[in-house]
Amino acid sequence: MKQYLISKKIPISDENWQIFAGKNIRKEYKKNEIILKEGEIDHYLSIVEEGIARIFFVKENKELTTRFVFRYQYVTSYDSFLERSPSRCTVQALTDMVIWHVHYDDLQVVYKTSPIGNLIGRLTIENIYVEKLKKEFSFMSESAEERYLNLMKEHPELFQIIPLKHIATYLGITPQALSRIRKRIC
Amino acid sequence: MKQYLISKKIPISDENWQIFAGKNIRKEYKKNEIILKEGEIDHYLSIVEEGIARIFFVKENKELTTRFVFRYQYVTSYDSFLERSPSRCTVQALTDMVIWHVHYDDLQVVYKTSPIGNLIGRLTIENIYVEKLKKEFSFMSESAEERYLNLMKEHPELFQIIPLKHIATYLGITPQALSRIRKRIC
DNA sequence: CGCCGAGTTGAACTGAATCAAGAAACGTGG
DNA sequence: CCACGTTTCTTGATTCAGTTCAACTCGGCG
Repeated sequence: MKQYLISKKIPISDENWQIFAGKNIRKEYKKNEIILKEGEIDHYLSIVEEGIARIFFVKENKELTTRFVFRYQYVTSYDSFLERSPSRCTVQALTDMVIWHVHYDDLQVVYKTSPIGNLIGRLTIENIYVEKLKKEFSFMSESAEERYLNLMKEHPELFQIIPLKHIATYLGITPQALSRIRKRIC
Repeated sequence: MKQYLISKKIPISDENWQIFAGKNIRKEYKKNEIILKEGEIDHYLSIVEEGIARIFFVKENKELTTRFVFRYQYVTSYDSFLERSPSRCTVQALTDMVIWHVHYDDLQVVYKTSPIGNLIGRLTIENIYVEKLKKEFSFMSESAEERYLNLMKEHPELFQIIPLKHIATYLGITPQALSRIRKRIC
C-alpha cells in the first residue's frame, strides 16, 4: 500500500514505513454502515483498501454529499480529526469496505518518534488539498452539466454502484435537476 | 512571526525555527502588482507580513477570485508550487505588501536537514485545507446573500480596500447580482 | 401482494446571468 | 487643481438554470 500513499518522488525506507504502518489497524464495514456520525469526533485517520465511501452533511433535512472516497484515499472528517471537534459530516460506506486506520493518539506518537509521521502527514494532506482545489475550480467555472460529464469520465464506476441522488447533491444540484440533465444528454 | 504560523499546541525550538526562517527572503510589492502570473510555475512559498492579496483565475474573460490572503497567511498557488506545474491562477497584490518567501529548492533542503520542515509544512497546509473546507461548506449550503453577510462580518476591512467586483466573484456571483443584494439589504 | 425508496416528469417559481445603458468615482496628465 | 477618460457601480429588461412541489412509474423486498 505504501507506494500508493506516498509521492513517487520521495523515497521512504521500509523501517520508517513500518513505524507508521505498524500503528494502523484493519477494519471492515458493511454496505451502508455508518463509519462516522455527525457530531462525533473523528479519532481515526483512515485509508481505504477496498470499497467506496461518501462524506455528507445534512442541511434542512437534505443530505449534501461533499466527497466520494475511493481506493487508497483517506476517508476522514479531516477538520474534526485535526481540531478534535465534533464532525459536521457523516461518513458512510457505499459498498462493503476494508480500511486501515490509525488512532489520533497513536499518530501523535509517530509524529514525536519519527520524522516519517510529519512527512506522511504532509504528503497525504497535500494530496487531499489539491483534490479540493480542483473541485473548487470546477464549481466556480463549470455548469452542473459539465461537472456531471467530468464525473462520468473520471469515475464511471460510481454510476453502477450508488443512487443517483447522491451524485446529484455531490454535483450541487437536486436529483430532479440531474434527471433532466441526463435526459437532455442521453 | 513564528507564533502566528504554527499551531499553539506544538512547541518549536528557536533553533529549529531559525533553520526554516533563515531561508526566507523579504520582498515588497506595490498595490496592483502581479506576484505570480497564470502559466508560470510558483517557485516560492510566501507568507504575508503586511497587506492583502487576491488569487484568481480567468474564465471566459472574467476574473474569478478564489481567495483573499491576509496577514500571516500563505499566499501561493499551492498546487503549482507542489506539483511544479504551471499555475492556473494569478496572484495580485491588492495593497502595498510585504511578504517573506522561501524558494522551493531551499525548502527541499529544509525538509532533508531537519524534521522542522515537514512539521511546518504539515501544519500550514492543514490550516489552508481547513479554510478551504469551510468555504466548500458555505458554497454548498448557503445562499450568495448569506455568504456576503458572513464575509462582511469576518473581513469588514476588505470592503474599504478593494473593488466590489472582486468580492462578487469570490462569492460566486456577478457584480450586478452583488449590487442587487446590497440594495436589498441596505 | 402491497409497500417503499429511487427515479422521472410536469408546472410554476426564483435567484442569478446576461445584455445594455447610465451614473459615480478614480486617477492621470496637462 | 481641473478635465478627461477609464473603471466601477448601479439599474432595468430579458433569459435561463435550477428549485420546489406534486404526481406518477418502476423495481426490489418483506
